[in-house]
Parts: sequence; structure tokens; C-alpha cells
Amino acid sequence: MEVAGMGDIAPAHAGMIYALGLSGPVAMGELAQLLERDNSTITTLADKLQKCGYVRKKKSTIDSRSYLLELTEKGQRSRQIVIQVSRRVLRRLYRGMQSTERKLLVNLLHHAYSNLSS
Amino acid sequence: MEVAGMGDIAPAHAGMIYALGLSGPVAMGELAQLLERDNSTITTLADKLQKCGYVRKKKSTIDSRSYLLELTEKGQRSRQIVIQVSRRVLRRLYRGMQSTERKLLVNLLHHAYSNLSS
DNA sequence: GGAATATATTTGGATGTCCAAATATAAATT
DNA sequence: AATTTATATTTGGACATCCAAATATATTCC
Repeated sequence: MEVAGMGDIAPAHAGMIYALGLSGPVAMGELAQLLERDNSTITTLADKLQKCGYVRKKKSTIDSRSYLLELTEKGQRSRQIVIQVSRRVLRRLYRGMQSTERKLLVNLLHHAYSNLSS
Repeated sequence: MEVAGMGDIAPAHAGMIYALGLSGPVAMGELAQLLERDNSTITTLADKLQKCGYVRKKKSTIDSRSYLLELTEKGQRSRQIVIQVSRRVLRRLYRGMQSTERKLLVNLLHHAYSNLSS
């Protein structure tokens, strides 16, 4: 993130930027579910992203309890960087592993993770 | 931790209690290396553990810059609980995996982890 | 032996995270 | 229609964590 010129935000924000690019404006609570974080965590992350100019926040017209988040132009540009950085990190983590080993690792992690909630 | 009657501390403290039981009194910096945490993090954790009565802190006699940490009697008792909880968590994570799969997972994680620092 | 350098720990500040309580609005029930 | 209940978000408080700067003591070097 540092070298990619995005030293103002953390990996958690990157995940949020990524998620926001998947579809149109997203409600806070929906983001919380998507990222498996507490609602109040999303509030904090969103405030930071807004302050740094990556996202915009607006009241929902159909449910005025709800706030929608969407990427700004800067946010959309940086999303591409986020994706590239993510790929670089994964390439590094997987370095020296064969394709079958990578898949095995992911499968086993999914297995272990699902054990936590079942 | 909660059900084990140790709701006053977090997993990070449990790791510290475990490490402190491996040998005699340990210097702060040594603990930091062992647990791969910043020195100041160890300071925080140690303060909490001391306040809750799990550890004792005393000046080193051979190097008076250094502080040594050791388990109290309560700390020693709770270390056994920590170990049991840890085993329970691992059993749960590994649930439904064969021995070979467990070993494979650990090996692949080690591989990925070592990729980070090389 | 005193000055410079190195090492051990803490402090101050920031932040990502959670939980519980508060606030605001919507939906349901009577 | 008014009261109750449910849902969306924020706020306040706690905490594990890091980094950089401060402090305290050792070690080294001239």
C-alpha cells in the first residue's frame, strides 16, 4: 500500500474499496455483512475513506435510516491499484507453491474457517 | 476464554502466559521476539496481566535496564487452562480433517508465512 | 574516566476492532 | 392513530497493536 502511493489507508480500507466496486451504492450494514465486520467498524472505516476522498456517503431515499456509500472518481482509480497490490501479495504468499498446493491450501483454510461457525 | 473463566484477558495474553511457562523469568524484549510483537505491545500486555494478577514484574539484577516477567501462582494455574482451551480450539479448527490434511495445512501455512520475510 | 554509542523499556499518539448503549426511523400490532 | 417492536447507524468506551520519541542504563572507545 505504501509503495502503491496509498499510505493514507490500511488493508481494511482496501477491502472496502474493492467491495464498493462490485456493484452500485451499498448500505453500511450490507458492507458490514460483506466484510464480516461490526457495523460500527464500517462507520469508522467509511469516515476515514470519506475524509481521504475515496468514497461519498448519502442518505438512502427509500429508507432514511440507511446511508449509502459509493466510490468517488479517486476511489474508482485507486480500486485498480488495490486489485494489483492484492495480486502481488497473493503471488508472494504462494511463491514456490504448485497450483495444486495453492488450491489445497485455500480449500483447507475454508474447511477450518467453516468449522468455526458450525 | 470466556467459558474457561478467563474473560478478563484476551488470546494475546494467553500466548504470553503460555510462553512465560516455558522457562524461568523472561525479559520483556525476549518475550517480544518470542511472540513476534513490538516491545511496547509487550509492555501493555504485561501491565494488564500484572493488574489481573497473572504475572509479576521485577528488575533484572544483572542488567538494570531490563525487567523480568514471571507467572504468579494464579498465572501458573491458569496456564493449564490456557493449554486446554488452545487444544479445544485446534480440535475444532481441524474437525473433519485427516491427520495428513492437518499436517499439510500447517506445512503450507509455514511456507506462505516464510514467503513474507524472504 | 568521560563522551559517544548501543540496548532495554516505556510513553504518547494513532488506528482497526469490538460491544453496549444511544439515536433515528420504519414496520407491526392493537 | 398511537404504542410497541424492529432495524440502520452512530457514539462512547475499551483494547491490542504499531511506530517514533523519550528515558534509563550498559558498553565502547578515545
